[in-house]
Amino acid sequence: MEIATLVDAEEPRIQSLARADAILSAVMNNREATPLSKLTETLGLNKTTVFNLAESLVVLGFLMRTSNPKGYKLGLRCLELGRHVSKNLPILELSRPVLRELCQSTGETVNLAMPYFQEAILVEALQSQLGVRATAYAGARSNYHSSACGKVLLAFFPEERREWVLNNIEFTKLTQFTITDRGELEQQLEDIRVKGFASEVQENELGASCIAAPIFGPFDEVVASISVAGVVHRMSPERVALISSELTERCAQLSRELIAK
Amino acid sequence: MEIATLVDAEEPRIQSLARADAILSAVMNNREATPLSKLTETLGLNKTTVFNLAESLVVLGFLMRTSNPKGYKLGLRCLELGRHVSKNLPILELSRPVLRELCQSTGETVNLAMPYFQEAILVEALQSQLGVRATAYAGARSNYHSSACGKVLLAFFPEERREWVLNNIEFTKLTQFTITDRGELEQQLEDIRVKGFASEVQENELGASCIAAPIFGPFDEVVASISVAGVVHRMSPERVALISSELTERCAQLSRELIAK
DNA sequence: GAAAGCTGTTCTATAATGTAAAACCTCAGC
DNA sequence: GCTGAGGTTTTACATTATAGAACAGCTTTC
Repeated sequence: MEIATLVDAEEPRIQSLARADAILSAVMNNREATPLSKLTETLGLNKTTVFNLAESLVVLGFLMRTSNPKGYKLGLRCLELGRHVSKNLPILELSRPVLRELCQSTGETVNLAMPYFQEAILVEALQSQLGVRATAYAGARSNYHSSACGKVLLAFFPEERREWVLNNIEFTKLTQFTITDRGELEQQLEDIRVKGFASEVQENELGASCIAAPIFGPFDEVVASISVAGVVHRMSPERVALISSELTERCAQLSRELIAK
Repeated sequence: MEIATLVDAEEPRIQSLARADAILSAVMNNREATPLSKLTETLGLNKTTVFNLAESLVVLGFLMRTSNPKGYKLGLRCLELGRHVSKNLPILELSRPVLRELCQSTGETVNLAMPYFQEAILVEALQSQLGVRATAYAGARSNYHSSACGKVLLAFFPEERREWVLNNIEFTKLTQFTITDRGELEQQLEDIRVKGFASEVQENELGASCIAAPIFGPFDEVVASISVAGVVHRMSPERVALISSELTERCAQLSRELIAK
């Protein structure tokens, strides 16, 4: 997977912000600390330009400088802002207890996803082994065409938005089961709208199977989806039926609470 | 508390980034969605300028637009970046299990703090009631002069940095017990260096008492501190002695692991 | 052990970018 | 249907970000 070059709807009006954001992405996509040279290379900009931007980001706390492998890392300001978001998202706050219960009752991994440009983002991810705990997936992005939580969101988007996503989707083949045909996907979306939930078997990751249901906001728009993911052989049709009914139930309840709020 | 006007060491080289950051701070400091008018007011800039910056931040995902009370909120990009930081901070990853154990063994609130400009930031915060769970404090900032975790960090900073912080400290009086005199604070810091840990009784919050120990990095610099905070009447001298010895022990062990890594 | 090369940093001139004023639009309140 | 407050677009200008060149510090190479 390459550096995420988001083909955004609009270009940001302020160039420097777009560039600063690109720097943050580049730093994020590097496991090791990112040296200036690598940054200039990936951004394709002048050394000085990148240097000025990066140093500003350091002063503001979005980046930190590391000395051992000399370079930049994400800074604590990102943490501060991120924590603030997770504390102030009503959906997250509301659904957290539900996620925990689902995680305990099913014993599987439970995710909360929200729409985010041309992907979904896993806003929260809980795993049940050794008590309920957060997994590495939290904060990660998830495809609209291959993941159950992505597909539900897409299915219930208003026409226009769905069209836009479908037009821009890349249909990356993650496993041999990944849907790579737009027609097939659209058919599935129709099916999802009828059933009220989405499922997926090894389309996103080999060995994993996933069920997801939508959560609606005050204007009847999908605002999030919850998914339960498990090892494929544990997901018998009966169990899928069981989980999906609990899941849709819970999500419907959350939708009601969201609207009330 | 006013909008955090960080008196930074250096000004960022890129004006728009500083301004964008100020917008994020302003949005963060508002409980409700922040309308453009309020942003222009707090930043003291032209409407258009703020508008262009804010809209760029929306396109990039740092802000979201809300419709009901019309305005801006922090966006999911912050979450994405924040999650990435918490996954890739070696100290955090290393100390997470220790924090959990401390939380269970003491039954009190446990925090991990890191230096962050002229304050410390609570990178992780666990609370023990009803099982170990994250508290609202995570991501919050903590004063160098009033909190135990802040004071340990300050005490073990290299001379120069400590001087700098002390010169810029504001000595906000949070309770009647808060230290507001530089000389007194410096004396305490000396004491902390001798004992190897810091404690604080109702200096930061009425009714709360706190003990904190430092964690050192590969170059013998303080990189973080762990604190145990509890209701003041539960913190007898004997218990403080007990907790502080466990705490310093654990922190020393973490320092060793950090150096080895 | 000197020279070459690589990365990061400072300086400076230029023009492109971000800026703010004014005009314009949209909607709520009266 | 008018008035006014917020929000948005347009436009002209000058400040600001930009990139080139020159410099510094460090490692590599012969």
